[in-house]
Amino acid sequence: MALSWRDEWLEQIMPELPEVQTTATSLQPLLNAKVKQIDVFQPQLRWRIPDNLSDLVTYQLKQIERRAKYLILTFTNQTDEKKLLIHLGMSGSLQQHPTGFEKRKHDHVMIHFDNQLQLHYHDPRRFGAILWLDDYQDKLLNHLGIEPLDNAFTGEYLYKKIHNQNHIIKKPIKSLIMEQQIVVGVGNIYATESLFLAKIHPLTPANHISLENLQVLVKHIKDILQKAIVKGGTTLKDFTTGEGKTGYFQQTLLVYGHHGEPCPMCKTPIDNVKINQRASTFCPNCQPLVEN
DNA sequence: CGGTCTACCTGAAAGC
DNA sequence: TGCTTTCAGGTAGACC
Repeated sequence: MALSWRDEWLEQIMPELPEVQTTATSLQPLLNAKVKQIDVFQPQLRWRIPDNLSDLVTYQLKQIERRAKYLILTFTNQTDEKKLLIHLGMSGSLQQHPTGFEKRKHDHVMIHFDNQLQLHYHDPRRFGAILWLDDYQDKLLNHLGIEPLDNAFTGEYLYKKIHNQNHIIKKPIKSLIMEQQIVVGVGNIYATESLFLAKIHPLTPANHISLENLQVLVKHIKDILQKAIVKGGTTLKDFTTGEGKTGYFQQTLLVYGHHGEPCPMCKTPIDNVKINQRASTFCPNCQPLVEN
C-alpha cells in the first residue's frame, strides 16, 4: 500500500480542468438540497471569503456549472438567487461527506445541507477562492478565452490568433496554449503532455508551426482532456472527487514529472526547460526544436 | 501597452 | 538529527 516517492510526488499535482469538471459532476447529489449551516474556519484564501457567506442558509443548491477552472454554484430561495464562484487553486478540493463527518486539517469551509450531506472545501495551500460571483466576474471571468473542448477551439482558431496578433506571433507555443485569453483550462501538466504527443518542442515560436501541426496539437489537447475527464481526473494526495474517490490519470503522464528518465517512445532522457517560470519537460529527440 | 516577474501558501524533499 | 532552503503551481497585479 505504501506509495513510491514518485507516486507521492505525482499526487501533489493540482486540479486542472478535468478535475474541476469531475468535481462539478460529483456534486450532483447536492442538487436541490437546502443549506442548513455554514462554518468558515479560515477565511483567508487567495481573496478573503465574504463575511456574509452564511446568507446562503435556507437557500437550495440549484445549479452547478464549470467555466475554465472555476465552479459556479447557483443557490435560490422563493424570491432570490445567489451565485458562488469557487476556484480550487492548486491544492483545493470539494468533498462530500455524511452529516457529522469530522473537520480535517485544511478544511476551511463546511457547508451543511439538509439531505444528510456536508460539503468540505479543503485547500492546504490556500491558492483557491470562494467569492460571490457578482463581485468578481468582471475581474476573473470576462477576459477568459474559449473552452478547449468547445467546437470553436480548432487548429484554424490558433493559427488565426497567432498570425493576426503581433504580440503573439513569436511566443513559445507552450506559453500560448496556457494563456487564458486564448484558451482556458490548459495548465502545465496538460500543456506539457499534449506537446509531447504532438511532437512539438515547447519553445517552438508559435509562427513556426504549420496549420496542420496546430491541428494535431489541438486534437491532442482535446483528447487528453477528455480522457482525463473520463478517468475522473488527475489525482493527488490533496485532491479527491466530491465522493471522496481518487482518480488515476497520473499513471498515464508520459513526460510531466519524468525529467531525466527515458522517453517512453525512444528512451532518450527527458529534458527540462523553464518557460515563464514553469517546468517544461520534453523529449529532445521526439520534440526537436525546428527553427523554420 | 506589452512582456516579464512576483506574491500568495504549504508540505515534501534536498541541502547543510 | 534537525534546522534551513528550495521547489511546485494558477493567476492577478505589480513592475519595467
